[in-house]
Amino acid sequence: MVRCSRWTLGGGGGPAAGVRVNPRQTELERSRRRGRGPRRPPRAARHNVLVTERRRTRRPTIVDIAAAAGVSKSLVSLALRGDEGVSDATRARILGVADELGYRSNTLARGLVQGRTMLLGVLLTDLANPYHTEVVAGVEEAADAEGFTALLAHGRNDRRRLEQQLDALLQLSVDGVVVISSWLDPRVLTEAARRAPVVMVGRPAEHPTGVDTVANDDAAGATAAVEHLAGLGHRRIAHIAGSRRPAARARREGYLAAMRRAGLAAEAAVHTIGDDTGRRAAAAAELLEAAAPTAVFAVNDLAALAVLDRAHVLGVPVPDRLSVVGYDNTGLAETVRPRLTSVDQPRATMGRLAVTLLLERLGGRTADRREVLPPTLIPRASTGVAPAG
Amino acid sequence: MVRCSRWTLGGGGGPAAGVRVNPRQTELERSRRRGRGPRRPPRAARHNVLVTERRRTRRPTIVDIAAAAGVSKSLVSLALRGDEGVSDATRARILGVADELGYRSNTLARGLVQGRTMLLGVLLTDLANPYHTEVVAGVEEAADAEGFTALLAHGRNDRRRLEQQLDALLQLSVDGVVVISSWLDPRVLTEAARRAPVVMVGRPAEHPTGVDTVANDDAAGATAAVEHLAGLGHRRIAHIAGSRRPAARARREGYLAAMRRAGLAAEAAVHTIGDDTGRRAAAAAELLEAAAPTAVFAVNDLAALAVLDRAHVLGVPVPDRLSVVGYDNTGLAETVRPRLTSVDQPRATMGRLAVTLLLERLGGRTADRREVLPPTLIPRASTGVAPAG
DNA sequence: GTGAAAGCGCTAACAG
DNA sequence: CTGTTAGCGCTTTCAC
Repeated sequence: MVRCSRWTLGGGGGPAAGVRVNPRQTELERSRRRGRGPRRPPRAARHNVLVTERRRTRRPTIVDIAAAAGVSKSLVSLALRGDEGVSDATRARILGVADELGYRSNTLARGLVQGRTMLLGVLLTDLANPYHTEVVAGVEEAADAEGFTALLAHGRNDRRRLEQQLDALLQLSVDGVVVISSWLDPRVLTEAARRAPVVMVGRPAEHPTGVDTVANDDAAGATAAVEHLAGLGHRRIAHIAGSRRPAARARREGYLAAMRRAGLAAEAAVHTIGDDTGRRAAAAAELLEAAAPTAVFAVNDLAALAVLDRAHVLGVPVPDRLSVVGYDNTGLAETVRPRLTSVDQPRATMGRLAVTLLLERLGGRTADRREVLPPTLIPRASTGVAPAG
Repeated sequence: MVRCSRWTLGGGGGPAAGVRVNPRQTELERSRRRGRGPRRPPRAARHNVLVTERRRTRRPTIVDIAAAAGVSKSLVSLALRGDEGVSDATRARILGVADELGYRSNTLARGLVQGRTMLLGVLLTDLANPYHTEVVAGVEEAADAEGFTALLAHGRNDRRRLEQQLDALLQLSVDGVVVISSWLDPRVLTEAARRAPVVMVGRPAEHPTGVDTVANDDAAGATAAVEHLAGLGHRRIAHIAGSRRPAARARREGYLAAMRRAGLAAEAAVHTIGDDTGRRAAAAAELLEAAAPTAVFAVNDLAALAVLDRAHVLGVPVPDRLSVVGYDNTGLAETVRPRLTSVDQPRATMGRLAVTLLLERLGGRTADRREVLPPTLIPRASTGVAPAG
């Protein structure tokens, strides 16, 4: 879309309230439109002018190809999409001209008429979170394989923005949306699902109807962590819990249940932690000093890192006197010293599965599906046998 | 786009070669279209049917609103966009109906007719690279402020995919593209810039004509690192260089020049490093063992991390016997122990500047601009005074 | 085999 | 102040 010859900045008036419309649709905006109206000169004339232009050329359309190849635009369309009923000679000519003119189809026009865009929207809370980006990798892989293009929209840790971006994707007529976030209100998701299939990757507080979900089994992950540590002889296994978000909650419950099953209910100790670095460090310090555990199961790798860091400061050797298990198995786990034992979620698989579910919806499925995938504990250097004491 | 009632998976025949077309446009595909043709029933009839549908409703259009409000669709359009010349009563009624029906404008249709989409494409090489994502944050912030929506496309460290995604964005008629990558061929960028304004963030090997660029001053950053270390009394300052990519090259040259200027030309030692973790570790080991430097300036934080890690293994205390400086000031720098001294690029500013340049292009500027922003060294715990020996 | 025509949902000139 | 109309670029019957 490059036909505007001028474009001014600034401005931005208030559109009608209540209904979402393009926020910059002001008078200023409208006045800067390319100058065409119903009474414009016939295409041939326009074309001649534009052909002379140098940079920022008007994109050639099938009409241009048709003219150059001396056929109708319908035939161009048919030839371009490989329809059988076009003679080889004509097809070759059309394709040649198209290539020469550097023709690219217009997704807007095609989408408008076809009623589908072959676009998949991926909405994510936090680009900086490697967990999210690895799910994205799975989504992209599967989307590619199915001929879809994945377009990412970023919520920047802001629920409102997340909703806006979701809306933008839907207005763009994407054929489906993968939401990698558990921040959105279930009702918002349900509403979105009435416009296009929506799959949520993550653990929702409350299952949104009409929306499929893909999650990992947090309780199983917590159990694996506790059993790993108990198997190494640890008894005072503390837990650093996250906020009240569903996944964190499930890990906490899983931890408590596993401790009970291991006969260690009396040793269970939970310390809650904030989302920011400072609170994380404080919680780590508190936990190490107060509970004096020999092992810690942290709600995620960042929390585990805070523990490692604190242990480093306090001169507590890991894993000799303290074992630490994280969750998510992010790249961090393989970067820090000592390498962090962590519970791995099959992120790429989750991403791929999300696309599969989307395609099933497009295929007509109406029943909701909630997939739960098993996590795997990856043992590394941060866990060892419990100290003799 | 949810009007297809059925959607089958699999398939994927070969489209006409040479011209990029929707890769899944096969017979199978076409047969699954919603059943409408030129001879379909008038809208009113259709509407009645669809209103009865429960889930996955047809998106209401301005025609639906017009019908419900008893006005023409143009009036709806005007009212929705806050045009002056609509009576308050009518406007209120239209807005009310729109709200009730859950109307959202169709970006495809609007973009097609307006010749612009208010969409900005952001193309990036690597989602997992925090440097990239922080530039994205700047882009998004500025895009937001100007009323644009930023849509991300991910090249996944693959030049071909990067080109495909760029193409997809252009076919979508985005109003501009920010390319956060130095992987693309200059000719590809120049070609893209003929369709929509393109700004590249990063240091290109060769400046693509018609494309604006935003980069940091790598030589200045390298100089800052060397001067910081020399100021701490270091003389044997080695450099871990990256691949032959332009930014890495500029840092290397900057390092050599700065060493010369500091009278340390004889002490300069460059070790080249690969992009993968293994090669990185090997280079770090080689460097520490062979050159026995008291300080290392690494091409980026990941390389610096490899050095820290190696030093840890070899029992070399940092910063007591070895100082380490990274580049990029990623989150890692604040996570590792000891905290890493690093050269910071003003990433958010670069992202915002990229959007500004884009808007200038849309405003009619035709001359290329190459912006170079100064980096800043952030001293942390990984650098200290040179050991006495 | 090929062309003509209708229309996706929307905007914007112009006529009333 | 409101309705009519033409058309963005493309796909898809249907008729020749």
